[in-house]
Amino acid sequence: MPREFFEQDTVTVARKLLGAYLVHDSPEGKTAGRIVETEAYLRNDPACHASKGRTPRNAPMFGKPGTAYVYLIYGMYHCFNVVSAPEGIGEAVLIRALEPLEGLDLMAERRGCAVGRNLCGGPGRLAQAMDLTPVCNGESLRRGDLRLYGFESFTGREALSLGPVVTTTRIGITRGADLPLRFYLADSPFVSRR
DNA sequence: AAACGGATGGGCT
DNA sequence: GCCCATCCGTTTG
Repeated sequence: MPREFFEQDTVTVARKLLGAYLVHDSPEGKTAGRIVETEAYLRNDPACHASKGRTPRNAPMFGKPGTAYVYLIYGMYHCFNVVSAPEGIGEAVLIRALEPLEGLDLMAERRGCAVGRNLCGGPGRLAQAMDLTPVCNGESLRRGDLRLYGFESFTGREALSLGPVVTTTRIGITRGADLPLRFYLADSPFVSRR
């Protein structure tokens, strides 16, 4: 996806990432999935890691749009975000669920579970299945072995309708909990929670 | 089918 | 020292 895509306002990027493809070519093998659920984190949003200014942890959020921001959550899982909006703003989109498409056996092996619905349904799960670790933190998603593609470049076919998009409140937060900043494809069975 | 608590470690007050 | 943008196994209705 072009740099201008990620440079749009964060809510637009969060909505337009629905139906996009995330591909990781790792030494163990290739895994890929289609994004079906996202959340926007905005500056002036108390749930956003960057809302109180720049720190060593959130520094990638202030970098170029289209870079990865990966952080440790609850001491045991990682969450994967796409930096959005113009450089220096400090906003990002959390990827919350994928429809697994390629490398399902490798995903299941990394997850320690069977191939099924909980491979990539939830931010910690998809980070584990796709091997999205702090190694990716600060890396460009337009170069290298971890990339994002639109429908047309991934499939080589003309875009189809994704069906209705549901807008709801975000999951697992206390501050800013009433803001309508979570988006998912209503027709996808791979969404983490309805 | 939903509700609960434990695991686990870095960041920030 | 407390707070998490979570997941999983176990218990309860």
